Amino acid sequence: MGGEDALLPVEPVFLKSLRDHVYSLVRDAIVSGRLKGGEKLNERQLASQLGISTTPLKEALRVLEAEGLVRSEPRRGIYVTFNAAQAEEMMLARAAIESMIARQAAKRVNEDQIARMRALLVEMRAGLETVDVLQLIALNERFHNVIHEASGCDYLRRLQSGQNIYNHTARLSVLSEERERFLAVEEHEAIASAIAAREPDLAERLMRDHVIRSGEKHLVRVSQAGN
Amino acid sequence: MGGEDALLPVEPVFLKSLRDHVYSLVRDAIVSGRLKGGEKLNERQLASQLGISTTPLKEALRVLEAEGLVRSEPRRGIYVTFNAAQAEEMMLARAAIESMIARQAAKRVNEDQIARMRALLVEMRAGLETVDVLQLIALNERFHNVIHEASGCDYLRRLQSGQNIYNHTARLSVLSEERERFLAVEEHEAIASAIAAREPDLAERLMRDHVIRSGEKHLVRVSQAGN
DNA sequence: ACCTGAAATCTGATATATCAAGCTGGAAAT
DNA sequence: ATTTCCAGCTTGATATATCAGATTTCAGGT
Repeated sequence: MGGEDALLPVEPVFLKSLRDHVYSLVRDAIVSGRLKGGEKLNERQLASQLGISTTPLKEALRVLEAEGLVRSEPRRGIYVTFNAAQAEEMMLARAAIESMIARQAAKRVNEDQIARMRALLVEMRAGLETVDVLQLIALNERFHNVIHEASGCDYLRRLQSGQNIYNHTARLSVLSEERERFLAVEEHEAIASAIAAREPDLAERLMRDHVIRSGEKHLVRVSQAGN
Repeated sequence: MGGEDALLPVEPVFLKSLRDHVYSLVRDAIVSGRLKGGEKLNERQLASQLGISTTPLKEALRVLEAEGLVRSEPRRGIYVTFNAAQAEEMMLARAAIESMIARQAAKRVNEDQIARMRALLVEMRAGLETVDVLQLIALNERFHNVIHEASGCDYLRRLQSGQNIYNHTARLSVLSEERERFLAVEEHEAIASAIAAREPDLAERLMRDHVIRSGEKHLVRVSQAGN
């Protein structure tokens, strides 16, 4: 590739384009705190460290700027703009969007989707006892996916996914608490009931409260970890 | 600049970077309907039409992709993904985020900000009678800005601004209706009262309903215009 | 006519070169 | 010693060249 040695954690696997690879890499470095807020990024240096040219890096940085994780001052430089306050706001954004999705889902859900939500809730209840956290995470995701599908809101879904800042490890850490697992299932059951009853206002409120409550849990976790 | 003639509507003014200029240009072309949904974009052709190289264009397209206005299929091409359904979802996104901002504002607003909201409302009432639509638009923006400031949510504010698809002309068109002007002021007064009373739930609901109602108005306008 | 596949071509992805704005350090003036 | 200012350097912005995947075209076979 370039003239320099690639310093990537792993050799740049060509699973996807370089720019997407780099985007994920830098984004994760920012939200996980390895790149601190306020830090300046040098395009050439970073590119050569990654063993790539500046072109795909610039594109990745543009996307991160659009997401509000870095800020570019023309002819000056690129600075990481991410801190605890923004992490909290991203959680609030997720709550706002996810609850709007739940609202739409309550208007448009069909019987098949209701059945699938209920089936997933039964599995979650079972998962509570076997304490299979990995399975619970997967079930949670599938549950939210059914709601997303019911809402028919592709754009909101996409916008929502951009507000995620917690990786698998963080999720695992939070759901390792007995009480959190229990609460999550309870809240999911209430949300499913509201959607099944076609009550948009209730579904929206329950979803918002759920995302904010569990989000706060994540926030204190990572601030405690301090990485 | 490039070897070709610049085909930009106006010669590329260097008010800001080319990529920002091009970004605005292409974004406006998409949301205004000059670039139809599904249409394929050829990077080189578009770049030469604009009289620029592909580098800043690629960056602009990356941002548009992050916003969900175009979709890039690796090694295949870039396609415009925007239609009436997405326009409606962007309006819903704006409602979701703006109402979350109003919620936060109701928690954090101070007396000075309340006073400024009320002063603006008085001006709006006056503007109703003089039918100065331009001034009303400006006042509306300032009113929302006070709420944004009261919320203290910079990230949400930024995210919100990304959901705007209506230009000045569209706003002017909607507020040219007598009834719409009246409704808007009424709703703004209710929202201000809820925030001043520190009632987050009420403020959120009123703001959501306001954005959705006036948003639907915009949507039918542009679909009627069909440009 | 229809299928097959390899060459030609198109085009996005990546790399490299060039341009110009902003920073820095030190020399010169006060 | 302090300030000013210009030269050189740094670095983001832009342009251009190269690479490689995907599509198209068309010759050759059935």
